[in-house]
Amino acid sequence: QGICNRLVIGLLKSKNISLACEVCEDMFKAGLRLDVYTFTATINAFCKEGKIDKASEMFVKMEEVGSIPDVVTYNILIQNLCRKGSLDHAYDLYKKMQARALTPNVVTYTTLIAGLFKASDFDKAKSLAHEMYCNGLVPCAVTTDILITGFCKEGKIETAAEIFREMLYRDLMPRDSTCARLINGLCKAGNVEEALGLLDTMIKKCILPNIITFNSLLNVLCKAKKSKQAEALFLDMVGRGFVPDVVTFNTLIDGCCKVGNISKAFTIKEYMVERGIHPNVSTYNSLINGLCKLGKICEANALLLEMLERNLGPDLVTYSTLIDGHCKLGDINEAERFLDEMMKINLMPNISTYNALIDRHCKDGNLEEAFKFMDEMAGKGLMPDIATCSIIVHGLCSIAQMEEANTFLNNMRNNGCLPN
RNA sequence: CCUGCCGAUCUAUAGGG
Repeated sequence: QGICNRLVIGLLKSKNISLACEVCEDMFKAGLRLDVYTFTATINAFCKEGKIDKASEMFVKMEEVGSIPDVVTYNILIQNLCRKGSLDHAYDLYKKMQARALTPNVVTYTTLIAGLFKASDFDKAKSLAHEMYCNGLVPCAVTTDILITGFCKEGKIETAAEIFREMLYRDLMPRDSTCARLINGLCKAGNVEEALGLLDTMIKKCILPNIITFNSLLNVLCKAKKSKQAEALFLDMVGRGFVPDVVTFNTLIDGCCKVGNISKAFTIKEYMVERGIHPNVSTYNSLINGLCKLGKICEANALLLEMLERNLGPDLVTYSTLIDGHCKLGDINEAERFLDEMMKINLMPNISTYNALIDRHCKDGNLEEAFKFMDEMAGKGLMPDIATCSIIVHGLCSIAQMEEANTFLNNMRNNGCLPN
């Protein structure tokens, strides 16, 4: 009996569901009993397969033969309901298990909290977390990861940070990836000071930051044009023994490019190669962008060739960058030549690519050509976005076609593109 | 012995004082 039970679980683990079922049948026939673990594992397998009726059949059978479902069994049923979005039913089960004197554990709460996030019921997720504390349970790394990354994704960075502080206060160890996401959230929200403060806190609490954390911070410092601080952080990070990766260098290079410091960008490019880290497509894209914005087309083209020599295929961003570069320099012909070229190698332009072209035509007062591109986009199923709208409105206004601008705006509004 | 979350960080497009 013991061996058969183990066998069924083994078969389920190797996804051999039908064979596992056969063994179960044979066991029933031979009068052997499945234990709670085996019943539970079988129910889980059926749930994961989407065979809910089979799962409930098993659950009924389990009760019939007097095998008492435990917390894990309920957790599985609750998860299945959460997956289907039936959160009310999941919550009912959570109540029902307690009526049967089964105490929900950390997994029960974590499952429900994850389900609530998926259903966008953030307040209930938070209050359930609180309920969990009140019941004397300590959230684990998974629980806090769900809460913190969930709130970050929603843009509720302050709530996420609050949960994080509470966690540290309770001496719980978050995952380094949880910290990385929170720090990135703070960075993206422009809260650099708090992000840097969090880094200090992590280090003090002996939570090792990872390279992604540093990259996020470097990025926000570069974007804020605080190159001195970025450099200091980079040196600090290297001094602590963290190894910069390709994203680290790309971030620094892009920062230089954005302020027009191309020579420094190239110095960093050489330095990364010396350290054995090879530039990738993003590296080249940043450099090409920097060169284009300075009007250095020949050098940009040279980099494009260098990419090809190194077997780095130019991508959508590379072409969009070049197209925009030529547009900004007023060379619509060259821009359109790149548009043809990208399509020849099966790279499909996206909304950003078209916006650059439409903007050029608008600034040339050539609204007719601009609208032609709008049609071309539509033919490809690309919807104009908020940028497209402001480009066109700006274009129409600058040639004093106020009525047309108004009409256009209304049309866009009716198509679901709200002006900002 | 059966159950829960996660691959997050870098590159291209518009508008105002």
